[in-house]
Amino acid sequence: MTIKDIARLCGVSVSTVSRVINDRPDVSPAVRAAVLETVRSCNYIPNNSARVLVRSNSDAVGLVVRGVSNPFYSDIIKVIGREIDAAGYTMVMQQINSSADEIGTGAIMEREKKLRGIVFLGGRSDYTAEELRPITVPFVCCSYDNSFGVLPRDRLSSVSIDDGQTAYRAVSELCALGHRRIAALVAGTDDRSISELRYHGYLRALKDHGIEPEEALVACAGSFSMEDAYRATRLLASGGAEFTAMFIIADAMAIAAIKALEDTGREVPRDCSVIAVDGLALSQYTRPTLTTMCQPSERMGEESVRILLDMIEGRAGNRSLVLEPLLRSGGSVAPPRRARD
Amino acid sequence: MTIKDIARLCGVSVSTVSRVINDRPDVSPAVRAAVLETVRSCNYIPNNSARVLVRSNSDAVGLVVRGVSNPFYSDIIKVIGREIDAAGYTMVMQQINSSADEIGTGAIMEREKKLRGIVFLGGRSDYTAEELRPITVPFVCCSYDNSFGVLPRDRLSSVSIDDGQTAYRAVSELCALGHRRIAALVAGTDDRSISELRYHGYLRALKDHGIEPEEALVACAGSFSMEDAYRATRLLASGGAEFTAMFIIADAMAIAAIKALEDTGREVPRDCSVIAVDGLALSQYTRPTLTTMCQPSERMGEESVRILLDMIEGRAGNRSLVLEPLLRSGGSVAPPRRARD
DNA sequence: GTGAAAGCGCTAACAT
DNA sequence: ATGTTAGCGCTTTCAC
Repeated sequence: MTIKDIARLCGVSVSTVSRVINDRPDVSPAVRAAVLETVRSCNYIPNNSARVLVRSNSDAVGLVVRGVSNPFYSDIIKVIGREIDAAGYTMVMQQINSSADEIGTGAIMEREKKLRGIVFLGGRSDYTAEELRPITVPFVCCSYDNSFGVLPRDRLSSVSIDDGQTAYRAVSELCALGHRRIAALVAGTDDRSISELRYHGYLRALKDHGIEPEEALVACAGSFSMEDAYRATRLLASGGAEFTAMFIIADAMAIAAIKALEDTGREVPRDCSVIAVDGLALSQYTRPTLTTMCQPSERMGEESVRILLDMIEGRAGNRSLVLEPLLRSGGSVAPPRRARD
Repeated sequence: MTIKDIARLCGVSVSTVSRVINDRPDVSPAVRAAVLETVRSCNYIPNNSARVLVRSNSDAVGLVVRGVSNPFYSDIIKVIGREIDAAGYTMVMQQINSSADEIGTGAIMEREKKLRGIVFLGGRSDYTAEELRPITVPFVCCSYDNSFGVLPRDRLSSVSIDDGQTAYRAVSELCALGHRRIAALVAGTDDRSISELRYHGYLRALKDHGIEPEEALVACAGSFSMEDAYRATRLLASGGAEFTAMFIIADAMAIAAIKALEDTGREVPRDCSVIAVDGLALSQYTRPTLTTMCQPSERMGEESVRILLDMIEGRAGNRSLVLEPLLRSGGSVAPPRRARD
């Protein structure tokens, strides 16, 4: 069923049908009604490939989400969708897993959907100019920046928190309460991801508080999954190392870690305080509720879209924004029971 | 940058470039290398609209996910993707929110991507034959069926659990422990969704155990969100109605409900047992861990793809499969403290 | 092994 | 207000 069939069935030309489909004004009411009726009764749906192929401009903005099941992204996706819509554009979303190549995906979408711009939600932090070449439309990195890359500032837009500084603040909270033996649960310490960034913030905070980091207190889960977080924490807890608090790089991992701590006989926060980074809605419903550094997801989404549209519409060039996270106090942090050293 | 540009740059014809791009054998190595080099250096990416437009057949299978942030779907999506891949097809996923029209989305994708078949993950349970007409390729409903519809059995394929029966079993567990005053937390009691189905299972179980259902013990959240679940449970808990256990239609809602119970002074399971349906991985990490009826997500994904491919490849017609859920005992259920009536 | 040319289904001038 | 027609970028016969 093509536009030609509809035209023939109605006894009009293809352009008339095209006009009706696209809601153009210059068609007589009678013809319009007849065409619409035929379209409905035939369940005709225009071939999008053909439309996109022939149309030169579009109103599509791409959203490439890397890390399919990252709960932190759910909220931001809603915000981004809402803002793109509000600005009169159409959002086209593509989800890929964490091992996939977001730049390649973006480049393909750019051509396929004739994108005007792209929001990357989650991605690598070490882009090179060469890698970025396939992307020829404006884009913005949301929730991460190019910390490990060597790009000049004006080659990339981003909206993120300062991951190192955020971890620093979280760990400092623990120090302020008197904790000295603070363990860390990370995905990796040198994976060029936010895990590495937050881990370095942890190290820096320890040093600034006169605490010598100990390798035995750092648990590497190997991924951001709850399963791995649980396993790594059990290993740490049963390893004989003493600690009164844990800094954990992500909320979801912290929830699993708390379970591991309790399964090995430690009550949170009585025997071990836990502080994390992310600020999932979920973390307000767990027991204990999680004390965590909240990424301002609402603003993050809004600003990402604002920066992108400013570029698309020629109002401004690349811009990088660093947002302030907010400490959300829950029930997972308390002073240490007694000074241990 | 089009195929023409590449052809011109290489001094060959477009058909030769096309052959190289599509990995056809009949091109001399020298020409092939030259074209490939030009393609790379130009960051050329073929226009997919044009390709799809001209190609008649495809190997694409669509996955329409309704309910963007439903954590229960994450696992199934992985399984479905894996199985479709393994069978030599390509998965094209589209996520839509719970208020969107999955049939329309599927119909558009079918034409746009030249789909061979569609998996619907989550959707309405009251399709009519008329509504289904726009879909002309085989499809399968995963995790839900057409309970409220009036379609002949051979018009629709599905893989799901028996939601009513599953709720019945969950509630019966509570009864077996001696609970008589069992509250329910649902999204709605007549929303034509699994909420309604599970609610009816709850009612039936009560009756079969000689318990008179009480309206005052049914909390309607109005949605499947944690926020609404928390609010509705608080309302219920502070309403004066007495109950020693709760049946909750979804894991995520149960996690929020447990928080509400504890915030109103009831400890779970000492003062109130909680049993749910879904079996999220997350529920094994909360405290208490959730006692829940697990949907067999792995098999659900596998069987959905198997049934779909059987239809696509003409081996079989429509088929409906009802899978057995498995009770996962956690720490949220205990006998009532004392008989109350 | 390579090229020329006919469409795929649609939109958007341009005519009428 | 409606019809005619030239492509959009690509694949695929069909020649050579």
